[in-house]
Amino acid sequence: MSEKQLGFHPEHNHSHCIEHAMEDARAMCKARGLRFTPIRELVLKTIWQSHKPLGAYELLPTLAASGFNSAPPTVYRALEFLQEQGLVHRIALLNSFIGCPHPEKNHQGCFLICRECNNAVEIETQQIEGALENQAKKYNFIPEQQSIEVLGLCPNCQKEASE
Amino acid sequence: MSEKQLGFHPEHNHSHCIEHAMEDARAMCKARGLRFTPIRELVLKTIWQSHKPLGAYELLPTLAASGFNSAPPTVYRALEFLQEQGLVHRIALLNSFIGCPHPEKNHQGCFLICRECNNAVEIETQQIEGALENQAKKYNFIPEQQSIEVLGLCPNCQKEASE
DNA sequence: AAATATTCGTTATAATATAACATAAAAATT
DNA sequence: AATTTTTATGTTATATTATAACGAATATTT
Repeated sequence: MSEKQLGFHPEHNHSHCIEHAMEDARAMCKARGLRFTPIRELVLKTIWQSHKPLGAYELLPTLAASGFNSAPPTVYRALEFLQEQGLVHRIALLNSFIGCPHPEKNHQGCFLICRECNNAVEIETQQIEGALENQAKKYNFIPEQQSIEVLGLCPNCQKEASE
Repeated sequence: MSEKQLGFHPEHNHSHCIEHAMEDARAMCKARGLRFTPIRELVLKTIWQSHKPLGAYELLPTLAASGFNSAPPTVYRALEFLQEQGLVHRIALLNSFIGCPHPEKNHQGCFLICRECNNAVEIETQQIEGALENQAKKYNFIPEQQSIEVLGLCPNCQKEASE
């Protein structure tokens, strides 16, 4: 992914994101001997329709439209699978889910989320992780799972706010 | 607060924490011309009974026992007030609330939370905030609210796990 | 004391998530 | 290929977390 595509860029060709994500997912599941079932695929694809985190219940209509059972457990099971494989992250602040742009490296995301347009960007965490590890060490704490989420205003919505 | 008391210290004299927190809260409300009503006081005191985050619904029995109305809106209203004043933080990963040990400085917490004993410690964020600000700047993002939570094993539960 | 603003009581319901068990489909074993 | 086992899905019910809406009560201001 080029530097140009990082961040909040409404003009990017989003079909590339979707295709890339689906290809990644297919490859990863195959490599791990896991089943990328139609439901899992559809849920992931639906999540990737945008860079805005989606709630579990927002996914149900899509499942229904494709003739699948559309009760909550169905979508939560798919989400659980996708999370375990690192294909989606859960945004705790919003009770919602977003596709991971680089699922191959095992990690947990760190997000900038716009309160206006809802777009979320997963950012680099090297510095942040480093700082967190320092703190954890100081307290003799063994980190296992982390959630780092920042709400605020993205560049596009800053412009609109000042117009 | 002495260095000794920072972190996961089951042997600390917790009544000091409670007294200190309640005193702080009273003083802050007075200074700001806000009402530290019996319900707000009781909710804060209940939260401070331990260093484990408490869910909203876990607070209801205490309210009931003291003769207050114990419907959800009552406790959520108190929590909203306490959050706005910085007296408690919400832990998004656990849908729960914890007392803030230094409410005077305006900030949002950063927490180490033990998955075994549930104790949570609010840690220093200077380094972490710095790293986050760097990233935000890089993306032209204006941060407004953040949630940094780390789940893992505290020193005490590490010992128990290895016994 | 009256007017105003704030807090609280109360009922109802929205939004998010999981338990439990039956069925079906796929994969592994024989 | 048939059987067993595992994995995934369908289905119903319900748990958990949170808020809307409105009236009554209490505190504060005028």
